[in-house]
Amino acid sequence: MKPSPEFVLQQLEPHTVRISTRKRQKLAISAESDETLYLIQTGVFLVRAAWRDDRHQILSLLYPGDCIRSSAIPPLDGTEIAAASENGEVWRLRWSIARGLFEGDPDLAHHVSDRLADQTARLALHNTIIAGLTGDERVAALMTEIALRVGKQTPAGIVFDMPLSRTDIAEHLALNADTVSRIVSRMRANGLIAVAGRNRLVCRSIEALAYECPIATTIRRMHETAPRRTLVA
Amino acid sequence: MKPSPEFVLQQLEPHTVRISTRKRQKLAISAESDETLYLIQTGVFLVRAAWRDDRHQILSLLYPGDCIRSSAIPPLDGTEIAAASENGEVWRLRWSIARGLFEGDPDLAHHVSDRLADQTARLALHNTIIAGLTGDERVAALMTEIALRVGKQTPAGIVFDMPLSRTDIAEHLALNADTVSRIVSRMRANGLIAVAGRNRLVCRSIEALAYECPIATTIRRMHETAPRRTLVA
DNA sequence: CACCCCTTTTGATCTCGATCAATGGTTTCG
DNA sequence: CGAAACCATTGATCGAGATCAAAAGGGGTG
Repeated sequence: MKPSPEFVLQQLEPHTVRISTRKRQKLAISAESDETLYLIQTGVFLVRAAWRDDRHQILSLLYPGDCIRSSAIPPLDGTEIAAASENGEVWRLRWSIARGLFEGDPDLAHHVSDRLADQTARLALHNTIIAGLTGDERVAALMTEIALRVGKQTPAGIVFDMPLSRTDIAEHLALNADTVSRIVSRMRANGLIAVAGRNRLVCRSIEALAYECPIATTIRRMHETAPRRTLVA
Repeated sequence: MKPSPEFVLQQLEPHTVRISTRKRQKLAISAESDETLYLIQTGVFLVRAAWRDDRHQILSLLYPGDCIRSSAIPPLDGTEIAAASENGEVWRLRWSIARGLFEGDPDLAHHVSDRLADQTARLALHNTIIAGLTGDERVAALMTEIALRVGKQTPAGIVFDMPLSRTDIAEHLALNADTVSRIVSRMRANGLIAVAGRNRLVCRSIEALAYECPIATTIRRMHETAPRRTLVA
């Protein structure tokens, strides 16, 4: 009988530093000599890079349950992990310590390894999205992902707080903020999403949203069944 | 005293199936129930996905020394690993077996884990390339990478066999094959690269090539020092 | 050698999204 | 409260690269 994933990672807790984050707070990405492992507990986080003058780029989104190891982030200028949600919680520990713990606990090692493989697959999927889809399809893909990850099912549809600004969305999808604004307006006009308050959106039908994006099937497969937390509440 | 990476992976050899590949030969990506780990020994390989009608896309390039685990590839339609070089060699083993071996050999586990993290970082870097660079810059980035990976230093510069066709390059860089052809012609005209036979190119100055690409520093850092093999010859 | 198939090259035109610009809304903070 | 930032929206214009089309290699095979 295998222990549940929640239980597996709970064992790391005594070795970690708990970090409560506020929106836009940054987490350090340490140098190779002292690699870091972050375990996302609550909230959405962004991996961001700057790559000339004042242009930024959001390489990936992190959700509760994700693990991120600093050597999985390329050594670009100005890379950082930043909180996108109002309140978040992350656990931090040194990779060298995690490695040691893995040796005594294969289940733990395998769980973290699987989470890191998920990250890799998501990055590859994101490549597909920005390389092969139109602007409208990209935004539909992102909305689907976020609705599945942070949304709550209600009678009116899936309600979720959008953790990304227009600029963030643009930086993640290789679009322009102006273009994103236009696309989102169009999605509202078409009834795909509706506004339900400050930064809060409703998606009446996830199927209708998925219909706008050619690879929605894959997105749903990867984000509907992922582990959502690393520690039981 | 740590064993060398080559020695570490050599221990896997008795548990693997050796595969000799010819150009365009495909490797199976098994379902989740029987996940596969491939160890690239010789040659360049492509991870390819098809995502509508007859459009393909090359998600990543694999070089000798790389490890690839099938769950790190997203469940898109028509994903496959294909040989890009004339002659290649890969070792295959079931992930469940690899997991078991990791438990008895932490160095092995750490080495594979590090290689997988490299893959992740490279995917993130590739996101940056296709999301933020112009067509010319993307091709310069790819040429730099391949020259560093498969090239040989000669008095005339770095000589390398280009494992990718124009179409492959286009599918990897989110460009059009026509556009790639134009860009490569321009690079030839500018003396950045020269033709030295069938599919063979010479890069006189890697510095000149790097100058064309804003993130060449990062590319060089990631591809110059990577392990090149998993087994001593 | 001639034929076929596939890749590459090059030209002409078109389009999606970037860029520039102006306006209004919202949060923050003295 | 009012000023300063920041964010979102919308219009007008522009351009990098896609698309379409046609020609030119370049090998393999009979």
